[in-house]
Formats: sequence, C-alpha cells, structure tokens
Amino acid sequence: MLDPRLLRADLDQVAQQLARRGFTVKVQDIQTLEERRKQVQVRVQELQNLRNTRSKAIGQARAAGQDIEPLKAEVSAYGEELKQLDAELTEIQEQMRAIALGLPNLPAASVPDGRDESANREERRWGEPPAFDFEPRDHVDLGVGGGWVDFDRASTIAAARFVVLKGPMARLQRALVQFMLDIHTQEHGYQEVYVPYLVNATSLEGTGQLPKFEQDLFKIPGERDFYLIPTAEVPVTNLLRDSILESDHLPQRWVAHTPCFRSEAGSHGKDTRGMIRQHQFEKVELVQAVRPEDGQAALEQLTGHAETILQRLELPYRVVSLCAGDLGFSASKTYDLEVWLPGQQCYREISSCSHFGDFQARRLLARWRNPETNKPELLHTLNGSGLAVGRTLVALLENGQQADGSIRIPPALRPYLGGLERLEPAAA
RNA sequence: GGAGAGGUGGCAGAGCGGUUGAAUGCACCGGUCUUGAAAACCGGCGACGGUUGAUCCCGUCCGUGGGUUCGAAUCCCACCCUCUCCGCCA
Repeated sequence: MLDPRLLRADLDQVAQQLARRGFTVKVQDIQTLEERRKQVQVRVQELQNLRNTRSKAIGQARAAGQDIEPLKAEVSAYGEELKQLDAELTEIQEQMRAIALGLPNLPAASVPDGRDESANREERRWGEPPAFDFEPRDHVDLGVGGGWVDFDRASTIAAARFVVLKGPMARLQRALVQFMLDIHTQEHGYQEVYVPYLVNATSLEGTGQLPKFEQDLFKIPGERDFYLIPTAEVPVTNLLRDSILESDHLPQRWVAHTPCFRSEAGSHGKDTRGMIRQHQFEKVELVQAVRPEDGQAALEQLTGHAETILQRLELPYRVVSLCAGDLGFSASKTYDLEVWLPGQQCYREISSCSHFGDFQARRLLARWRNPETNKPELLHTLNGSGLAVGRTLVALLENGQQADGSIRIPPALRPYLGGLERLEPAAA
C-alpha cells in the first residue's frame, strides 16, 4: 500500500509514476472521495466531541445532585446525525481503502521504462552456454527418457501441470533443497524457518496477492477460507505482521523451503510442455526485513545470494532488471535471474529478487523502532527465490546432459548425493 | 470433540458504567550524582488519524464485530485466538 498521505498531498505525482507501469489512476474519483471524506470526518469528530463533553457534564451534574434529564435529552439529540454521518464516514473509508489496496507500488527511479518484458534491461551474464557435439534434448525428453519423470501418471493422479519424480530425480530434488538451505544458512546468514502452507486472506493481503489476484491462487473453502501458498514469501513475510522490531534485530534474514501452489489461470497454452510451469513446485525462498536506508544494498546482496547457487551449480545465467511495465504489483524494483536452457535455446526465469520498500510493511504494519526518533517506523522488505527448485532440476538436466542420455552432476552437489557423479538412465 | 480460565500500552500486569488513554513494575529517553560506569534519585515515555510552519488541540483505539446506555476497557451477544484438564489422534 502506498502512503495515504502521499495520495492526499500529491496524487498527480503518484499517477505519473504509476503510469510508467501502464497503470491508470482515477485521479478525479479519488479527489472527489477525499474531499467528501474530510468534510464528513470533521463533522463526525465535532459531534463526538460534543457528545463526550456533555456526557461528562451529566456525570458531574448527577454527582452534584442536579436534575440531569434536560442534559440527557440534549445529548440524545446528537445521536441521529452522528449515527448517520459515522456510517457514511465508514463507507467512505472502506472505499478509500479498497482503492488504496488496488494501487501497485511506485517503481524505483532506477527501473527502466517499458511496457513489457521486451524492455527489460540485461545487467550482466555469468558462465558460457555449454557447447554440445550432438543435438541437445530438452528436459522432458531427458527426464521421461531416463525413466525419472512421469507427466502422464501425474495427470491421472491430479491433472495437467503436475509431475511425478522417481528414483534419482526425486533424490536430486531433495539434494538441491538441502544444498541451497545449507549455503544460505551457513554462508549467507539466513535463519531457516518452517511455516504453514495454508494461509488466511489477511496474510495474502499483507504481501499484496489479495485482493487483486485471487484468481492466481488455490482456495480451500471451509468454515474459514484458507489458501495454498503461491510462494513462501507469504507466510515468511507475515512473520513481521503487527510487530515492532528493535533496531539491533535488523536486518532480519529468513530462508524457507516450501512447496508453492499456483492456479496458473490466464496462462493456458503457455509452457504446457514440461516442468517449467506447474501447479505445484518446490522453492527455497529468501526474505529480508531491513532499515529503509539499507534496502537498495540489501537487494543487490540478496540477488548475489541467489546467484551463488547458480554459480556453484555451474549453470550459466544472466541478470535482468525488470522494466516498469513488467514489475510485480508490490515490487518497486526487481532483478530476475534467468538460467540458460539448451533445450529451449534461451534464458528462462529461475529466480526473482524484489525490493518492496515499505509497500508490504504498511499493509502488514511491520515496523522497527528507530533509535534516532524512538518511534516505530515502517520496515522495508525484500525477497527472492534462492532458487526455484523445479526449474533448477530442468536446468541441471538440460545443461548437464551427455550424448548417452546421462546427466553430469556438478561437483558442489555430489556430497548431497553420496558422491554420485552422473544420473544414469534406467534400463529400458 | 467435552469442561474451564483468559485476551489491556514494547513486555509484564491493575482497572466499583461517569474528570481512566488507562495504576504499578520492567524496558527505553533526558537529567542529577560519579574519573567513568553501575546503583540511587528526578523527569519524560502508547498507536493511528484530523488540524498545524511546529506546538496546542480534537477524534479513534483495551482480541474482532454487533448490542444496551446520555456515557462502555468495565454490562449483553456472536466470532477469533491463547492456556489448563479430559477424550481422540500423525
């Protein structure tokens, strides 16, 4: 959520910045509503003040043994107008909140202009795409051919966009999770957390998935509705909700491994082949809460933490700065890490690292006590995948493939696989 | 699932329906004392919003939402959460 004071004080400026995203702010509607809000609120507070002071007078008059009936009649008379205006004020405030919840974050100044991903800016590349002296296959051919991956069975168990991993592939996934968690906890200073995979609507509103993007989520209806988490960002960032952290507890760094569930509504026909876009996938997520002045440096650092994983796995990648039009709803700046996939002959997103400024913190009421003012102030939050495990499997398969269909395991991962150097296809 | 207890400021914890936004303690901030620190003492210290150049001031907030009343932290109803005991159970 944006600062409501900024919305009141400089709405045109907000509209201008959001236009960079291709988002149109209904400036006139908001201003009209705001004027009415002010008018009604002033009158409501006036009436409340009258009621309070006159009610106190009743208490005093009664204590003094005076007749309080006339006073009671007077105060009752305020009741009707107050009740009506108060209801209107509540209504206006709810409308305002609904509007505010629907406004995306302001793009940071360093975010490039542009409407869609074609305008994203490549920042740097790491590693060389491998050269093959044979026609490289994609992960579906390799995985199914090796007897490690079964899409057909998954679709009979659940539906399309699910997968069954078998034998060494299931083990490889488990190894990757351990590998990533070990690096982030032991080398990068993150605390590992285990969190709920079902969350309530309030948590999703806090991080920005609700109210606008309900169609992207799996909902579990019941006496109380729950949602399957689309990313660990939701439960982990909500560790901060309604709290005030002491400054010596900052920065706060958490890492969590969770499954992620996405409905992928609206992406029909997109990436239907393979494990790139699934309803369920594993991810290791990094989350940080920092002092506002540290946010920018923290984004660079967090992105570097995710890059470390790719480097240790010897996977070639590039870093892309998302343009304003391609930014996620809550993000003010995002770097995507894109891994090279020989099967598709292109770079594909494997991690997304974002800085949210105080956008999430305001929704979450996530604060820290600034020692300089001794007042609670909003934190800045960040997160990034470190990495998406399913896509890491894809990348390892495609980049490590050999002419005979076996897969080379990068040395850094071997200790997690009992020293295994290659995945050998199951005998046909 | 059954029975009971409870949800109050950063934390702990008081609070006969009427000058209680809320005692007290801890923490925190400022000061006195001290070579320095600690201790002791003095003073300050909730959040959010409106208004303001900044104060003052005003309003709202005692789990959430309703209700009773001239007036609710305090009474009533519903819901949520926590704890204890019993049952069941990975």
